[in-house]
Amino acid sequence: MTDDLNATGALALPSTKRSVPIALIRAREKVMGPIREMLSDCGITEQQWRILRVLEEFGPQDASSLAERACLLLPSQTRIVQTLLEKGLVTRQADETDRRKQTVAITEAGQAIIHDKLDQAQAIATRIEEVIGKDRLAELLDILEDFQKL
Amino acid sequence: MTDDLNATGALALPSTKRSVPIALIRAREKVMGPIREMLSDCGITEQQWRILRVLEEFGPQDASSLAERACLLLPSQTRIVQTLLEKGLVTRQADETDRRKQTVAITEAGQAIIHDKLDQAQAIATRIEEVIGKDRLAELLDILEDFQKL
DNA sequence: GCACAATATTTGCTATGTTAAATATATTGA
DNA sequence: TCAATATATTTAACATAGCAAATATTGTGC
Repeated sequence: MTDDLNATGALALPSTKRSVPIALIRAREKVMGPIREMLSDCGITEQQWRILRVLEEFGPQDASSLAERACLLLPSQTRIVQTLLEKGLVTRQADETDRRKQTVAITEAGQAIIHDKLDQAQAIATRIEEVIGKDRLAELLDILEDFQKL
Repeated sequence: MTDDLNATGALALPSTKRSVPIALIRAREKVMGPIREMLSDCGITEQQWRILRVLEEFGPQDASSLAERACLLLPSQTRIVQTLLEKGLVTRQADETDRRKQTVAITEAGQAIIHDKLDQAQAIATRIEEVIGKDRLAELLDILEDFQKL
């Protein structure tokens, strides 16, 4: 008798209060608050920041790898990269070997933004670790990784 | 010496592989896959489904309560409710006491959709529980709740 | 009872999410 | 080699996210 039943005794879905998708959105919303605030004054969005971060960490790479790492769908990324190009924060050029591929790279201006925000970003990460706890945070990331098995 | 350092010895951000925001998106993406598939054949979106679920669970309510529970921003919700109105899945009327408030309620057609999908939705929830584990899932929800303290 | 601040919701605008279709280049096999 | 297929990316179209401003209604103090 562990099934969830509603008032009429019919099988019922878990309460939205304990819904996994909603819980994930809610948590994300809270996490992103300070990050958006940090980024607002340099005029780049959360997704643009992710792209710059990934390019800085893994170096120049093709669009598919970038999208996978930055967790973006390719159509979204295409547009985001276009605006980053206009801002002069990344470059893009066709791969010499396989001209279907587009290699994206961060520019010095792009790196400058990351470095400017380094302290603030670090402070946000530290704050999360303080509130959630280092161990529980590690555990969270482990559990979240398991969702890839779905 | 627990600080993250990069190759040059400078203070560095955590790898995007262990980034909390990205991990949350990635997990959510996986969870939503089957749910979107379930909803695609009845032509309603994930957000529309959330609104119907909350209305079914908590009954008629004003826009602010609904947005809080369905985890939507009011401007987004306004538009989603409009399309739900057009589909005849919800009703909306001004509160008698306070005419600034709009009371939203689910219709029988809206309830029918939920009931039609009940088994599938239950199966998805069960699958998640199997893959993640009941205890770890409960723990995940507890940790995610703590993010509200941020 | 009225100007004024506060609350609830909606609108407008730009950016992204999501799916399907289009485009361009590579690869394969007859 | 060439047509058929597969792969990489972009476009197109519609829905939602997020922020700021506008609207409508209510509450408050004078």
